[in-house]
Amino acid sequence: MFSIGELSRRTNVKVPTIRYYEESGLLDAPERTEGNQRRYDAAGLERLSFIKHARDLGFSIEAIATLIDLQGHPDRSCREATDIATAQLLDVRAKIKRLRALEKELVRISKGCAGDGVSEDCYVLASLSDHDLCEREH
Amino acid sequence: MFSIGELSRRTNVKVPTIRYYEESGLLDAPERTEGNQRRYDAAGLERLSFIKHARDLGFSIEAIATLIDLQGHPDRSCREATDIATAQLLDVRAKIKRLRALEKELVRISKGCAGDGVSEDCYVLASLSDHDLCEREH
DNA sequence: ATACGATCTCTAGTGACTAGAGGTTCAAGA
DNA sequence: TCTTGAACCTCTAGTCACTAGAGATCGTAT
Repeated sequence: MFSIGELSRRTNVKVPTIRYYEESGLLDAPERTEGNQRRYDAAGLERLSFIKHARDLGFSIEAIATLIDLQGHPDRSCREATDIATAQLLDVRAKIKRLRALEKELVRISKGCAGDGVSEDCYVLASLSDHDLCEREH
Repeated sequence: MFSIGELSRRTNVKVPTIRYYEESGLLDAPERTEGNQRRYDAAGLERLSFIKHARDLGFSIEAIATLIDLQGHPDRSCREATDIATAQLLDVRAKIKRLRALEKELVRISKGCAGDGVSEDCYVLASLSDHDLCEREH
């Protein structure tokens, strides 16, 4: 049995975030000491590691709740889990695509100005003012 | 002179968002009709277009405020503007890098499970439980 | 017994909006 | 001129996933 601070150290999840996960229903309320402090066991650690890993991969709290629910029903189909993972993958790919377009545009804009003139002549500011200066959609 | 709805249509920025920008200090408070409704002119349209374009490129409200301030002082150096653009570019690149790592991991995880078994055997769930199954950092 | 870091709950703040309630104004048609 | 109804107004609260701070209590080492 260990404290919330110890759990925090072992998982690299901040203490208030752990409490937040409990409040959100991702973590079961753990046992308490006589003095009302949380005490966790191996199961709590495992669960939080799962959550942390999923969050690191960008899954939403809601998606994680579904995944945890599925874990609790080992006899149910895992279709839902693979669907969630696939949706997450598509989301990540969409974000990458968009960011790449932004990157190109920002490179172009940044290159246009050495930063040594006055702002009146700044290509960065001009580019932002006038979308027509852009080469592609974003 | 046109209404907030007209401005919204011309810029593709939603009406509440325009009011939000005004409240945040990005947009000057426009003239009002006798009945207290906002009326914009060409300058307001131009300003909002600038903001919209910058937001589309991912600049924060705060960064945009600085850029607008620079626009208002055409004699000042544009170093700050190029710095902001460069920082934004680095930020975008960092996000892309991270997302690419996530993408790889998600592909691997998704591939591992056809989604036709029971959740007890699901590789998606197993992968999330056990970080050691991951091939690289993320 | 005391000190002090860790913990507790609760409220409020973040960024960039979005949604809704409840009321007023504008502009077009009868 | 009157009426209708869409558009507008302000204000509050909600979103997501935390983060920060206040003020009080607990646990443990000395």
